[in-house]
Amino acid sequence: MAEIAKHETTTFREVMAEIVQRITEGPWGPGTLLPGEVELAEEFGCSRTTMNRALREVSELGFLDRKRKAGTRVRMAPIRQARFEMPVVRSEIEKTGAIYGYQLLAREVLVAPDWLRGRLGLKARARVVHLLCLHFADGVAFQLEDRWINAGALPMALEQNFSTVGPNEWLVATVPFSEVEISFLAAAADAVMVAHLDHALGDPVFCVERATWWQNAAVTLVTLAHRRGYRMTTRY
Amino acid sequence: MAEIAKHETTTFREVMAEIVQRITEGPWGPGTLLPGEVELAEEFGCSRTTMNRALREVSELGFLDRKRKAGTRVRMAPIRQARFEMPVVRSEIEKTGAIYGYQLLAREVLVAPDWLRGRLGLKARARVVHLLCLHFADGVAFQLEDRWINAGALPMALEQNFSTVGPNEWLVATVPFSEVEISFLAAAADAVMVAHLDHALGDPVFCVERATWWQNAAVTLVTLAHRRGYRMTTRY
DNA sequence: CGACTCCTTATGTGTAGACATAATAAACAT
DNA sequence: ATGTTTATTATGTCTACACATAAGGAGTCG
Repeated sequence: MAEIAKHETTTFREVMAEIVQRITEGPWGPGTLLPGEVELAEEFGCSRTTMNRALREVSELGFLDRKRKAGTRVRMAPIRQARFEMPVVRSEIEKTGAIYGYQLLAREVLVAPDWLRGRLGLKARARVVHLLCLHFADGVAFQLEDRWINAGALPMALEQNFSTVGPNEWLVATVPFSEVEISFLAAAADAVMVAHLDHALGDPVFCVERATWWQNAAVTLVTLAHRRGYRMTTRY
Repeated sequence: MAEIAKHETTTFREVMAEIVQRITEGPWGPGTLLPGEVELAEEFGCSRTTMNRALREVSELGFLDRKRKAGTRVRMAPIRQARFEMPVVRSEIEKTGAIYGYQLLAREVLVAPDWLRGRLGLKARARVVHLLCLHFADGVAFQLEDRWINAGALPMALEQNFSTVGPNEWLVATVPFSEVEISFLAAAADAVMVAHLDHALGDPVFCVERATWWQNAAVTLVTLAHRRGYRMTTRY
């Protein structure tokens, strides 16, 4: 036989759903001041604790603006937020069912060029490891990784040859990080990208740039250039 | 006189900070299985409720993987997540201290072209409003907005002329949404972009594309092309 | 050996109650 | 009128406790 009622208590998820619905389709238009938590809890038949959690999470979704004493108000324009989870490339590729491949194209140790020193805040004559790697999905070039590692902060990097394990995977397993800066940008394909990805010179390339610090010392800067037509998409 | 101790109870934020520290700099390396909530709560001198919240939030930061019965484990590679908050353009521009400007370039009502029908799931001969607008920061073109509005779902759009208020602001104030898809991509500058933004033909342009549905009906599709050199950046 | 059941366990979530804190509003003093 | 204190109030968070639920693991049966 079919059972419907799984429980009698009102869960915070149900409350959330109802609140979101009232905001997006119902009586709580932009700017509305909601009743207090106590009153709402009473109406929904749940405890204030539960109502508090529901409101907090809806607020984190970007719909509500909450202030002590002032109360809970529906945002005039909901904050559109795009949240991208960026696992290591290997996982990203394997998740699509494709076979992951990796190739080290170049490796050199040198004194950090000026632009890099400025970008990461390195001191003069800082030594860095520069790597160029390619990640494949089912044998097709998927992502070109241009990475700089601060050898001063991470001397171990000098001993790694990165011929079989990508620097990304090595880094996440080796060093923690305390601060990260991620940028998305459109760049023009340069000679290196043309050589390894399916691009013509000057083609628009979707790039992700990520800089990482640990305890105020720069660890690494990486630019990930993607294959032709790549989009970063999120849906909710 | 200076007071230090504000409270005696351990707050979930303090617990969070300590947990993150133990993960990033301390004994809890990648893969570590943490003690259970009860045990941790005892160690930290807080209730399990508080410990639960702390662990839940650290988990949302991408450091922990929690499963019933299996326990809480430190992720092998912390999930790098980029979270972008995208307010309406006006706010984005005004937040930088610049003066916002708006101009409607073109407005037409037509039957949805095939690619759009496919993209949004419109039915045959659906009528749409097509708009082309420009957003300025201190008089300089900042963003080119290419928007399509499904007139079937939103007949009011036919009456709006959008000469002074941008469709974005009008939409967020008028219709709710239930589903959103956001993509970031790199496109080649076309003639329209060249005419209005500081681009040469074929230049890489950073674009944001956003499609919105409400109750399973497509509402709008917009492509936002940004000025030369634009980057979307987040830091944490 | 494999498939099934049942028990155990760690997290997930709900409740009631209390105190903390921020921010507004009212009362007060200058 | 203006600046300052004080009260009020809605949200923020902690506690102790209880039950729900998912999933690993042991035991059982063919």
